[in-house]
Amino acid sequence: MDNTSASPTTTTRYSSGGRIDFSMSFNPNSDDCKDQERVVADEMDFFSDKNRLRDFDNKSSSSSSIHDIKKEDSKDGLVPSRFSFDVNTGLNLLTSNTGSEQSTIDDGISNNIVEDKRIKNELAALHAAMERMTAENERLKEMLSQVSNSYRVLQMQFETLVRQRNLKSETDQQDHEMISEKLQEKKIDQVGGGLMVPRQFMDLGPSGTVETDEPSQTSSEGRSREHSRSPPNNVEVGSNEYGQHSNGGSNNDLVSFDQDGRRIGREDSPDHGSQGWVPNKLPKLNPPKGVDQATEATMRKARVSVRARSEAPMITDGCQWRKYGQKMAKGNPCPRAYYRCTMATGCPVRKQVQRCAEDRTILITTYEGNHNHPLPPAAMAMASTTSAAASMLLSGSMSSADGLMNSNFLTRTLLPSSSSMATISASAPFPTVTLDLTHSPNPLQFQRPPTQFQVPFMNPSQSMGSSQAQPLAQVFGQSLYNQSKFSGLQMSQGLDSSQLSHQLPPSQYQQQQPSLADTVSAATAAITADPNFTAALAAAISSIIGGSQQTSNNNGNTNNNNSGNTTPSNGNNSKVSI
DNA sequence: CGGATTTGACCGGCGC
DNA sequence: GCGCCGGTCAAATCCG
Repeated sequence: MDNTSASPTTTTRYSSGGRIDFSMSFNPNSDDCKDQERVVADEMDFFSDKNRLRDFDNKSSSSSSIHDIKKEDSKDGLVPSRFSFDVNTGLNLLTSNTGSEQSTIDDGISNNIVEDKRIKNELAALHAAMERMTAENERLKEMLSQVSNSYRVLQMQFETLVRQRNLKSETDQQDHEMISEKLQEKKIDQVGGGLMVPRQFMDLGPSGTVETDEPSQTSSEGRSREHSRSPPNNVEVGSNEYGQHSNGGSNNDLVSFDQDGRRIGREDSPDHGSQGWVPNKLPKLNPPKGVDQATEATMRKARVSVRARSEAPMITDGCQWRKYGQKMAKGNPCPRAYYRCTMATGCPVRKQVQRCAEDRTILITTYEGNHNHPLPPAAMAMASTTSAAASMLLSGSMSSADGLMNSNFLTRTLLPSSSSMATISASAPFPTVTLDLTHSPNPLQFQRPPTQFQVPFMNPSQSMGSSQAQPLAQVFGQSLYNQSKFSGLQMSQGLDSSQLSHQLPPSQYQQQQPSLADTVSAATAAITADPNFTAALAAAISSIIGGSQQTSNNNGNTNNNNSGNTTPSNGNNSKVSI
């Protein structure tokens, strides 16, 4: 009805904030999309005819031009016959009053009454049709804006990927050549179709690659239902495709790598050379590489730290991890556990899990490296998030002289709509982005437009400013939550973490979450409202959107696992999915 | 029995 | 050079 109120539809459409691009494409003059054109054209023609008729009526009351008008309409070819008929009747009414040909020829009164009724009916029909079309118009607008958003997200990811590749390509080449033969043979055998280009930054750009692989995974959501393991086993998603590789056979294949390859690997084993994970000491082993080397090392050192409330020993992020060490870290009574990704041979990704010293309900998970293999949908959110954050961090560091993150750059790029949703640690030995999921914003609060990034509460123990990372964290947390039994992550402040005991089946504590759907929809709204939303956020959301698009209402990401009972999360995701 | 985890030992970086 | 510390290894152990 917006359009009806403002007859110059172009104006109305341009005025719809944030959807200018979309609106423009709906210009009736555009002939890009036939469907759109048809719908809009109908609407437009209807009005234009009306206007034209009105104008015409004003100009001359003569009825002689009925046929002329009809001719005009047919000449345009835009007006369906039905409308032209309606137009004609309208003229009849007018002209009858003015003593037109027809009125004089016909009986007059009785005929006019019948005619009136008919006209009324037709007007009502026209109104209905109008409203229908307006509604459809709105719907199409929505769809187009969503597509635009998705496109922007993908574009951002792609650009980041290209940038990274350019930076890395040179330094990688030598190492890559050395090991490429061996590695590729191994991978073909071991990964079984999941072969990825070594060193590929799958999380960002490759997310596309991964997603292309996902349909099969997504479609096989059933696999996720098979496993609903207790939280300590965070790996349920891969249980079918990936799990078989990593849990079963492929780990055997890994033996050569794991058992005898580690030390050797430090020099030139496939995993290090090709996957991008290189111990910090490697630069010493290959001194000649100079600046490029430093750059590469910096990239590898980039870390993304995720803080989340969790009673579980480890958050479930959809990947498969194997613990390879545990240490007591200085200044923290809680031990730090070291995990490496076992979803593919030689995947360089590692993570450290440690409880926060101040608040032991907070689990700090630090990711390092990039996966060299396809990820299951359940793992996409976290992987995309961390990789995007790391990418932004690195791209920032690349452009800065000291190799450290320009926090302004990152903050603005990563989180343009909020001053600081993530924390960048300049003092850390490695460039580190901290995503704080520990604050449990009230989703409703989050949803409120004026203060969409309002911080619900402050945790005094977190002084890093990461407490402001709410919305992003919220989104990330949501992604995580939807994708896995992110058992301990409290999405609602009101929930005691003990209620989210990892002992509960995922379904149960998902059901306990009161308004995850609101949270997701709020996040979506935030993104929609701010077209410049960050790469990281976009990555997480896009994975959700992508999944939902593939699986109609259900988010493919949620296929996750555990949740055999993805019911609640599916509902949530369907909201996001648009 | 095989795979995952635990845990003490080892290694290298770094600061003093 | 020494000690501290973070990170990793790998034998021992646990577990399904």
